[in-house]
Amino acid sequence: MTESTTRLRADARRNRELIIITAREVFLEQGILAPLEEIARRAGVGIATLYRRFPDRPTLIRQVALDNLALVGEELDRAIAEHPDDAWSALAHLLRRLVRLRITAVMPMLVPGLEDDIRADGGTLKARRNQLYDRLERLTRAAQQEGRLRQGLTPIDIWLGVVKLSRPLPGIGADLNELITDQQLELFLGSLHAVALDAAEPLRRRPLTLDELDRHLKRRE
Amino acid sequence: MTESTTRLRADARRNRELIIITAREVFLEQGILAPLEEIARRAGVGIATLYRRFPDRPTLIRQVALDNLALVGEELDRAIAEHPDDAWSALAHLLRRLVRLRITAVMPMLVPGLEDDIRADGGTLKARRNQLYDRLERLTRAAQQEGRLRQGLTPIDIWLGVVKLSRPLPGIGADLNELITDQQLELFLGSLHAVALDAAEPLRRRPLTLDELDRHLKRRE
DNA sequence: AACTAAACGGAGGGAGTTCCTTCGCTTGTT
DNA sequence: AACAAGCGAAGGAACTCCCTCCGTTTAGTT
Repeated sequence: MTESTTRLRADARRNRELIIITAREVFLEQGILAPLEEIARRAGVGIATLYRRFPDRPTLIRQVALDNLALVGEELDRAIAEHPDDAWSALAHLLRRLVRLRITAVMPMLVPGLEDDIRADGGTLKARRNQLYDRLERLTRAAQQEGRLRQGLTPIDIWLGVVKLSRPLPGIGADLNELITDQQLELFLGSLHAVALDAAEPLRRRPLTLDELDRHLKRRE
Repeated sequence: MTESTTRLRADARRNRELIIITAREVFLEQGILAPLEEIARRAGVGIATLYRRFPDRPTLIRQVALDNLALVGEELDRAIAEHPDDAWSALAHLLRRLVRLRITAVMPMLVPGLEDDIRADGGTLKARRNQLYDRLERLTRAAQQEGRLRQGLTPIDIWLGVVKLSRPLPGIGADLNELITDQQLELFLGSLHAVALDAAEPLRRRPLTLDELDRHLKRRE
C-alpha cells in the first residue's frame, strides 16, 4: 500500500498485511484500546514483529484506517462496475460486501484521538475520507433518482448502519454473530429501499451532516 | 424487587437500585466483564458497597438480567395500555422506549456463562425470558394481522435489532451516541413497517428460532 | 436528642495484564 | 554460501482490577 512496503522482504510484507487485517477485526470487536498482544497472537506473529512494523498504537490505528478506506474504495469500484446502470443494486451489493468483510470504514471518522494523527498526517486521512464520502454520496443520489432508495437518506445513515451491524455482540461465538449480522443486514436494506415506503412514510427529521459529526467529535476533547 | 430488598435500609436500597441501573449501562457498553470498580464509580458509591450488595459478579449480572426483564415487562404493559387497539403503534412505542432506556432485554438470552446461574436459579431467569418472549410474539402477530408489521418477522429480529441499536459506539460521547441511535432506530422502524414493503419485497429467508439461538449459545462451551 | 446497628467509602495488598525491549535464532535474497 | 533482514520468546516495569479490612457516617428507634 505505502511505498515503503515495496522495500520489505516478502515475509515481512505478508505479516504486515496479516497484522492490519487482524487489527481491523480486533478493533471492531474491542475498540482501539484492545491489547496489541492479542492482535499479534491472532495474526500468528510474535509481538516483536508487530512493534517492529508499527512502533506505537497510533501508527497501527492510522494504517488500519487508511487500509479500510482503500478497501472500501476498491469495493465501491467493483460494485459500480458490476452494476453500471443500477445504482441501487450497486449499493446493496456494496453493503453486503462491506459487512461480510467486516469493514469499519467509518472508524477513522468516528474515533477521537485519531484527530491528532490526522493532523500529523497533514490531513491525508481526512482528505481520503471526504473523497470517499463524495463518491458514496453520488451513488446514493443516483439510487434515489432511480426511485429505489428512500428519499432523505444520507451516506452517514448508511455508513453508521454498517458499523453498528458489523460490530459483533460480545460474548457470543463468531458463527452466531455472522448469522445475526446477515439477518439484520437484510432488514436494514429493507429500511433503505424505497419501493413504496417513500410515499407512505417519508423520513421526517433533520439529517446529520458530516460537518456536524466532526464537530461533535472535536468538542469531545 | 426481591423480598430481601424490603429489609434494607433506605440508603442501601437506593444504592442497590443505582448500582443495577449503572451496571446495565456499563455492561451494555463494555460487556459483562467490565470492571466492577467502574460501575461503582459511575454509580457514585464505594466499591465496598457494591461487594456488600452483590458478593460476586454472577450475582450482579443475574440481578441486572432479572431487572431488565421486569422493566421490559412493565414497558410492554404500558405500551399496550396506551394503544389498546393498535398493535403496531404499541410495538413502535415500546421500541422507542426500550432504546431510550438502554435496555438490553436480550442480554440474559445471549450471554453465556449466565447459563450456570440460570440453572442455579432453578430456571427462573429462563422461564421469565420465555414468558416475555411469548407476550412479545403475541404483540408481533397482532401487528402483522393488522397488516402494519412486515410478514416473516419474529421477536428475535426485533430484540436483536434493539440490542445492536442500543449498543453505543466506543470512543464517542454519550450525546452523539444518543443522536445516532435515535436516527438509526427510525430507520429500523421503517424496515419493520409493512405498508407496501410486504408485497414488494418479502423477507426471503429462514428465520432464526429461539431454540436455535439457545443451542448456539450452549454449544459454545 | 441520643443511641445503635446498619451502611458507607477509601486504602491497600496481591494477582493478573499489558506494554515494550532485548537477544539469540531463522529465513529470504543475491 | 553469505549476510542482512526478519522472526519469536522471554521477562521486567507499569498498570489495572479484585476484594477485604476498618474507621467513619447515617438511618431508624426509643
